[in-house]
Amino acid sequence: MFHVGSARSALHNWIVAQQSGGAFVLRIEDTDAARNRPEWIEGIISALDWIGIERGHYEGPYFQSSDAAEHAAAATRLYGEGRAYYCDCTRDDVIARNGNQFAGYDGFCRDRGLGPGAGRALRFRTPDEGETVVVDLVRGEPTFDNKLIEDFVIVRGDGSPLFLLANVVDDMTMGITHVIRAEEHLSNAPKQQLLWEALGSGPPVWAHVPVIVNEKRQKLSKRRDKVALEGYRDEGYLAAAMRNYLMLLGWAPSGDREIVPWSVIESEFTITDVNHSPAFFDVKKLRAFNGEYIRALSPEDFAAVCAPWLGGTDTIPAPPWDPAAFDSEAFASVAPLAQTRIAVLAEIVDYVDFLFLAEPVGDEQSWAKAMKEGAGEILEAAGKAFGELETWAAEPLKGALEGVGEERGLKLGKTQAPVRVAVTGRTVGLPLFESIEVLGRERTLARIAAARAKLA
RNA sequence: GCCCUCAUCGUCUAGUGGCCCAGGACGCCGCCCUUUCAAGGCGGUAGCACGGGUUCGAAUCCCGUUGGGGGUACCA
Repeated sequence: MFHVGSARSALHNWIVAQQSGGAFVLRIEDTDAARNRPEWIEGIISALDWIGIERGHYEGPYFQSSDAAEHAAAATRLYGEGRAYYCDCTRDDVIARNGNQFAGYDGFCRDRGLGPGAGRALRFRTPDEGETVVVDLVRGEPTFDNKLIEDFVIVRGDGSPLFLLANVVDDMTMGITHVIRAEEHLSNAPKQQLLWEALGSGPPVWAHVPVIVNEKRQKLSKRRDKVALEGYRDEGYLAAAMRNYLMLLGWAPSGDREIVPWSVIESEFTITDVNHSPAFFDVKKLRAFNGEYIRALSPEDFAAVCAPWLGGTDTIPAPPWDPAAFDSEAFASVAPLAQTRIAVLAEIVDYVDFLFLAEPVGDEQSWAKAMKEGAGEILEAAGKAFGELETWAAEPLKGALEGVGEERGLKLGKTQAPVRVAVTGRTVGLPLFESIEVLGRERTLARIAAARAKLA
């Protein structure tokens, strides 16, 4: 899946590519064909589409690392030049030699002169001295003692290449200049840099961005945390809000501002300014951002953006009402009232369902809360007052209910409660009189009558 | 264990030696507005991990401690 962490580095890559006039490629490193799942790749692509990285930047199509010939050629070359050697040790062998502890490969086969053969892995011979300095745009110059870098495997016993090798070979054949990825790869960098050098090329520009963590400050994991971008999309987070929020993890635009147009981010973002420490993915703040983005929408755009939740899609559940009962005009007249009240689009359903459901949702708690003593009498009076109205509109409706209250010395806050629950089924919702206006005389009066009957 | 790395309000951050008894945002709390709930307005809460240096002066530089994260696979 396309994790929020990698979504952020995709964004970073994209921006840096644009700033340096280069291309951005979506690459899926999957050297093991058996694990290759098309739907996984589709998920990544749809997430990138959603988040707004233009299709043209990764079409081509996406590059999947399956170019076994190139990988094998590189491995053969390394072996031929004595930069790699074959090894038939199992992990258990190494552990046994090391006093029942694994502390990296011990170099047992380094000079045994083993040739290729079934079950023999190819190991890269790392330098015995000196150090490898990874020049990194965000982290400075992490330095690794070559003695401590074990002779790592680059080709499995069955002849398939490992990520470390495949990744470097693919980078080289594609002319990759910048490797911007999550910090979890930092310890791979010296190994890969050694490979770049052994294969006769200078290393790329590295940039290891800190990981994103959960509330326990652990790296986001698929099993534990909600991490797939599509999940957020289906809840009704706006791509622009998500993009904006993701970019604020580890970085901030100039001035005391956070919600900024993408153009500002594109021009101000500097990879070298990215923070060095892991950032917590705070859904509460994301929600707040999303609410702001929603409120900034024009009425037309807001209605358009709500559509999937009003009708359902492959991944978004259908609303509880009969599709035939949906009335887009009624929705449009009430939508602006809902716009300031929702933080994620999925919440739109509960605000407008009373308009399309045959009868209001039966929410027991709301009923119990509003239908206290006196409620029946208020409903009766309200039904009567509403029924006598000549023009069915919010203002007169409000006046009518105020009249009901005055007779009993009750404020609107009190009298509206039972009416609201009778009509919408809920104790909270859109402004009552506007809602009633749109619902219409007939249905409103019927619902009030039904509530009275239930009360009696 | 070993290697790498990080450290400003609860959270995301601004801050690159004096402009900082530390600014913004989210959250939380209070008030105003108000037909519910929001939105909006106003105000408040809370932080430079600790200990040593360097300096006239340190959140900013150095060392150490503590704490966190990542890695340590014939995974990617």
